Amino acid sequence: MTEEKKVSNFIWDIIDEELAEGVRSSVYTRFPPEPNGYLHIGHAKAIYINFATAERYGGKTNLRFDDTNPTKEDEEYVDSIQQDIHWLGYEWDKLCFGSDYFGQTYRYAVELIQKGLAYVDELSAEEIKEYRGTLTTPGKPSPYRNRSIEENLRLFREMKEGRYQEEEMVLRAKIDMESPNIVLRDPVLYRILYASHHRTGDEWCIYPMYDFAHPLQDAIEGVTFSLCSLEFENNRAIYDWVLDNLDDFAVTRPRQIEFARLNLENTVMSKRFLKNLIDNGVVDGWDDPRLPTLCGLRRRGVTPQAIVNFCEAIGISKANSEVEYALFEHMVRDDLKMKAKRVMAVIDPLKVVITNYPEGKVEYLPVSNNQDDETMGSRQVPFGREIYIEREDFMEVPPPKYHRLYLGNEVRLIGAYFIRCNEMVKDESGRVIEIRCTYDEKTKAGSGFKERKVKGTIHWVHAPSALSCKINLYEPILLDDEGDGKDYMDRINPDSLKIMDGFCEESLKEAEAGEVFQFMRNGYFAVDSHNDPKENLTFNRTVLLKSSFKLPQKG
RNA sequence: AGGGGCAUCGCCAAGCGGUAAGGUAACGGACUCUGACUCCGUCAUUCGUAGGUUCGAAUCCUACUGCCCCCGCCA
Repeated sequence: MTEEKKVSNFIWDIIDEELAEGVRSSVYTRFPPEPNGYLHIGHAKAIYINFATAERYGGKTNLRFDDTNPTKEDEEYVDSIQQDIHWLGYEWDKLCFGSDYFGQTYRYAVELIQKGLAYVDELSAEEIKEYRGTLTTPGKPSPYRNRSIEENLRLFREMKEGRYQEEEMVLRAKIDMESPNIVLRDPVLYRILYASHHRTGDEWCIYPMYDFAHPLQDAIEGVTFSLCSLEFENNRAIYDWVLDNLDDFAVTRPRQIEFARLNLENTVMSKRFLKNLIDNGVVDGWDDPRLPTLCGLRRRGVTPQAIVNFCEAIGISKANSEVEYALFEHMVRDDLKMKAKRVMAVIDPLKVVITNYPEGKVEYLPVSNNQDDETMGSRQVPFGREIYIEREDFMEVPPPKYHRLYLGNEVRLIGAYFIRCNEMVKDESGRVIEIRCTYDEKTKAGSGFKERKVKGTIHWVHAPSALSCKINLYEPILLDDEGDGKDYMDRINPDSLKIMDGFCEESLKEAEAGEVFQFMRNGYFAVDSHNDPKENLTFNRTVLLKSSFKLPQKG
């Protein structure tokens, strides 16, 4: 038995330690999205970390919607978020809502007041800001800070009863107005909001702030490790303060651990930016294949396994970093390699007439669906006198080491014959519109022909039977940030989508929406789910195949 | 009157006082009915910098430097 060295990370090290020392005996995590947008690949990392951590220790993970701000959240997203998590292949233990705990949260606030640890403040928002001080100067106490417990209790109850207007007063924790950590300068615990909540309706007019609600949600659910991103490091102090001061959680409480969120090259995940792209019609919705949203990636043909593998590969650490897009692409290809059927399609067609092939004759040639996995079977592909090849597979003036077609050169057609190029036909403008070749019957695929070799092998489709299709070629939605500080909207790539009219082999008439194919020698392409493939066959390029072939640089 | 974090190969990232894993990228080469895949090889005498402790330091100490986060009644 080979000892596989389990690569760890700082979070699992901490857990190993706590488990070893008996600080706790089990692991429970949670993924707590705010239902205010669609999930993207950055969320996928958080989802992975939470679920993978629980899995590693035989624990469980809750899905909890952090819906404590009715002015920002929407029911619409609750369903899509669940769908996307399922799509990634994860199953949560309990489905929870922060709003389920509004009652308990309220009672815990009362407990803090009773302990003299919270007070109702009537300072205005501006005044609170003023009193808070700055990064380098201490704050000062609110004049309302030392009200009696009874008065605080009464006022807080009246807040809940709707006796006051929004912004008239808030409940604040009484901690330390001089703390070097600004989060601890009497943070607001509850604010008044006359907004209808998607689950609790108008039952409440006061809503807890994240800093108060989150530790309670975790603790109530029995979460042991509250894994979140780096920007919450300062908030850990209030997270601990809340739980330390409540009797119910005096003994054991969850531990918050922060990790660096994902940054991907040429990708922006901010909701504001994504929404901007959609609102301005730059893309056609949350599931546009150019977006890093999970629904966008899905429509592009990216598999959930590729995303999970990617999350695993990038690791977990506290260092702010940006991952190259190439790593993501590698994971996509790697997962599709053995899963996708390999077929032939021509994206930028050039007509080829095989002059010595009988007119009208059609033969069906067997082609393997995936030569790395013969269990995927084969199909019969029609071949005849007129075919299309990729325009870039012919050159009038071939550069050095060009193995494809040019006058006098011979190549192999995948699954068919060798053909030799004899002449080309141009239109008035001098553009090559057709080439004429001859084939050698002896070289038929599977015949074992070995008399001579050919350096190039190209793909093709039989012209009369080929299916017309639209092929969407995608480039990054953002241009490189030359220099820096450029606004995202100024970096939008005007050529992020190129629509091609191509041809694919007729076997693709059976293709189903969402299905992903390898177009041999080109890349992976997914049947677009917004169009009925029977009526408007459209492919979205998932990712290019790698290629070591480079046309010599000119100039 | 500031506090909290982070710095290891182009990009991620292990490493936890015993002499720099792995992935990706790149570059060679083999193979090939995909210039793909696969396979083989190359790729940090060095861990932000400068000192110190030690037989021995990426790991410990000190001082610098750089970057990120925090002054919402957002999360």
